[in-house]
Amino acid sequence: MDALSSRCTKKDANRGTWTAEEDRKLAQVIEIQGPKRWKKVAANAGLNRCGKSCRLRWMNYLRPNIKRGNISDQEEDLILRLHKLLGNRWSLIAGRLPGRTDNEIKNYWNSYLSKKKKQKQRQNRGFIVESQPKEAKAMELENKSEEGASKGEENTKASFDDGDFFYGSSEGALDLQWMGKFLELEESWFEFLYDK
DNA sequence: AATTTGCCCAACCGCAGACTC
DNA sequence: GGAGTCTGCGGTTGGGCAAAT
Repeated sequence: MDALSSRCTKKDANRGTWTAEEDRKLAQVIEIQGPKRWKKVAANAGLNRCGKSCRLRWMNYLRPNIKRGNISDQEEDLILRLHKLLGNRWSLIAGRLPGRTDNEIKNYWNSYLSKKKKQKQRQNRGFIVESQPKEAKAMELENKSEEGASKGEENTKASFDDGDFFYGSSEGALDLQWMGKFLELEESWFEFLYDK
């Protein structure tokens, strides 16, 4: 495939933050021709933007029913659980949170994670000094497994297929009780996730 | 008051798969 | 069937702002 095909090749195309006027023009054209053929949308709106940029603006900002503002506790809980199950598959997670965009959830997760990491590092520093080496090692392992799930693990698609959820449990397959609970839940979760 | 630091979030980039001709 | 184009996704970047120094 042509490596440039997805890049915005328009030499003098506008970049950066969208103006209210650009938003208005874009919304007008989409109202007429719908949210597709983004190159055409950009051209018809008379916007000096590439189609990709128009699509992103629509999906993350102009689309109807976009919910803005703070993530509620309930939503946060759902994000955590879905992320544990799915890894960094933001669009899938967003699909289960009405009005939220993948970009928003990704951003939220990244800031949430950085906070959490710092917290853990601080905890670890204190903990490692005081604790037995064995306990410190266990803590280190736990951090590593969490990094795997959060970092996008090189191949994000594999994270779910390979059973990231399982890796998340430091006790692994031996924890039969836990596994039983998981299996009980798994079916209903998958119905919940994929039954759109 | 000025500067630095850290955080948030909108937007961009590159890739892969789907679609069209 | 294959080349070119479009779309959608996840990762990353950078500007703006507020808090800290």
